[in-house]
Amino acid sequence: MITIYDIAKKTGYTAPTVSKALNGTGGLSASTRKKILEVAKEIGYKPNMAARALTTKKSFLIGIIYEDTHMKKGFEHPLFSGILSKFRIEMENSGYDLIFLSKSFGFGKTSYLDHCVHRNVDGVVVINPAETDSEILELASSDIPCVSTNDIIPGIPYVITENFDAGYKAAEYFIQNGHKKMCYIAGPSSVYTTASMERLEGFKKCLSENQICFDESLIETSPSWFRENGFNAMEKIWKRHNDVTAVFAANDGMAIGAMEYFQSIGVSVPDKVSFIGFDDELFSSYFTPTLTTFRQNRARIAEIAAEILCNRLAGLPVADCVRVDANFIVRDSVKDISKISIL
Amino acid sequence: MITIYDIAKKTGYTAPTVSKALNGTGGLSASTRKKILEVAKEIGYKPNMAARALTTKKSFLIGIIYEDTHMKKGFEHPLFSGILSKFRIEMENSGYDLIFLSKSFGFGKTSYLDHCVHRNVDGVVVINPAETDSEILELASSDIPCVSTNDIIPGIPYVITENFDAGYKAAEYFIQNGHKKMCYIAGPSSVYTTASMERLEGFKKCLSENQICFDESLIETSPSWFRENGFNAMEKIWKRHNDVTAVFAANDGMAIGAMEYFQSIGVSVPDKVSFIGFDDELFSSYFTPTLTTFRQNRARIAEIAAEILCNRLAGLPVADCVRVDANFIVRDSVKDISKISIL
DNA sequence: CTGAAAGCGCTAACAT
DNA sequence: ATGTTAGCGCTTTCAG
Repeated sequence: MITIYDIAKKTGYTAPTVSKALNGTGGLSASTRKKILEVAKEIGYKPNMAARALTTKKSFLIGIIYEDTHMKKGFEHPLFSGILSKFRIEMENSGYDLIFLSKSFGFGKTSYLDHCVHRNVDGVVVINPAETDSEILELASSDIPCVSTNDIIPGIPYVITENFDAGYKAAEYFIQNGHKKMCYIAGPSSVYTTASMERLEGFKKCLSENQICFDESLIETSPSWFRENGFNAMEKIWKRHNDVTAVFAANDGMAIGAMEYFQSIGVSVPDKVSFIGFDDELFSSYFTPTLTTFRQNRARIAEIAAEILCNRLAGLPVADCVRVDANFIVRDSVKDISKISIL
Repeated sequence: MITIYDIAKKTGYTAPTVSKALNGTGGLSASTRKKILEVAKEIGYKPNMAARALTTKKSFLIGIIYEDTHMKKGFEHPLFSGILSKFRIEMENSGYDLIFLSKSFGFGKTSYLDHCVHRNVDGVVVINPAETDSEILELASSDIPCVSTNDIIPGIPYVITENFDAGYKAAEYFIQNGHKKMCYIAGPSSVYTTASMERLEGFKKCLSENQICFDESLIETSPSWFRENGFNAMEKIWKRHNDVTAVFAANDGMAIGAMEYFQSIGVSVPDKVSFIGFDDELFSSYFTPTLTTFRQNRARIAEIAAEILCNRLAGLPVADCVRVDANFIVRDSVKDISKISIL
């Protein structure tokens, strides 16, 4: 292992001087600095982060909270995985490395905060936490800088899709296509995860602005986000209202499950019933009909989250809430029935 | 921050004694050990990994090589993401944390090996490397223990799907269903990634054992693994042989692209042409027809890879090659034409 | 502008 | 069975 002492010996300077040259701190003459840097490169010096972390109390490590208790998709979830990919790139560019945080790392019961202390983590990003997680509150109230990309957790700044506007847009698009009776398949909401409800609020807002009736019986809330939940929810709604012509689902998986319900009872999609989903899953463009949906701006969310975290790490002030617009992806699952109804 | 000195002071022992008690090393009396552990727990002591790593030269950090240059799916790839999920769990249970390795971390040009040195990484898992990567060879020839889960890299033990058998099985299944003229859509192979070729070898073996003709004109090798590559490859093969009744594709994306080619020219799938893919992508069960495919045993691969790495870390001997069977998933894309042809 | 001294938290080797 | 001493590689005062 090559240390700063090797450089010191070779250049004739001492370790502190080498350290200053390497870090650009302290007033060194340009020539010594240059010489030290050259030798460092020449003998292939690499700083030892453990030693550096020990003295500076800074590890350049960012903890990631990525559990998979509710979606059951591991890293295959399009939103979370997309955020993780881009967040990693952004933080690496700023000199940080990512490490997964766990509630039971090593041996015995621990907590996220324990893990952070253990590893001297500088900051934390909450991407995909477990449903209800008191451990995160403990983290949030610590002095470790955090940022969240999907959940609204007290004390943690967040960057989340503008769900209300997306919901509004969905209703607007249905209306533009002549639909008058619409329903909503909601996903589970929790204290911190309000996306499904936010989408519904926007959806309702647009309907009411257009004097379209909507009430609780046109909403079905699923206990999970899966395909079969969509199927079941659709069946319940259809039994209450078999004149619905448009369905907005809180995610693509449920949208497709709901379409399959209609296929199972011989009702044609999108001829009889139109659909809009959410998330732009890979499979949404493989299903028949291809699904009109919203694509959350994963890269942008990750960029902003990284920026917020870096700013907090630098002691700069940060916004405690940023919303990012989703992209509306038009495919084949919504039928224009305006001409038909005019006839 | 709470250190072993705080425990020492509170218990009346010295730091090394505390250290021994905490680590279970050295012969301490049961009573002192117990007392120290109690106090440690009471005042909420957490070991500082940076300090420990500095003295022991062991970081309990595992580097992950996960790039995304050829698949372009980030963490959404079903095989790689599944392996990563399970590998993470396994290593955390053994007290290790994962860290992503990068070729250009921090500032300036670096390498995987640099990154490993920088972070004192104890071992490395190669899950999804860039196509041709001399940096990995550098790593492989270092003394850092590595394991690979998809690529065959000189000097690195690997755990990979038994592709030959899967290819054999695909052919066998087609034959059982009465097919006599089959083709193969290959993915790109590289020096280290031979999966596509291995599947082909097994496929050919079975065909020849059954006296079924097969030659190069029934193979089309795509430059990438995408949907459109499957479409294009299928078109080429079909123009050479429009009597093919069964297609084996090296991955699901290409299989579906190929099915779309037939849909585009009005040839019915699977009535006229049957399909088998590879990987069991999420979308494969959403497409019409649902795709018969192979599901690689992600969890098992990850478990074995973790075990190999842990054994190497412990200085134990390890196998340098393990193959894991894929699961054959029967869905609707293969039609039984044996009765038809008998008539 | 550069060096000397000290210390971060922990453990290894040796003594007692 | 426990303590003493020393040092991992680096940075931070503080002198000169």
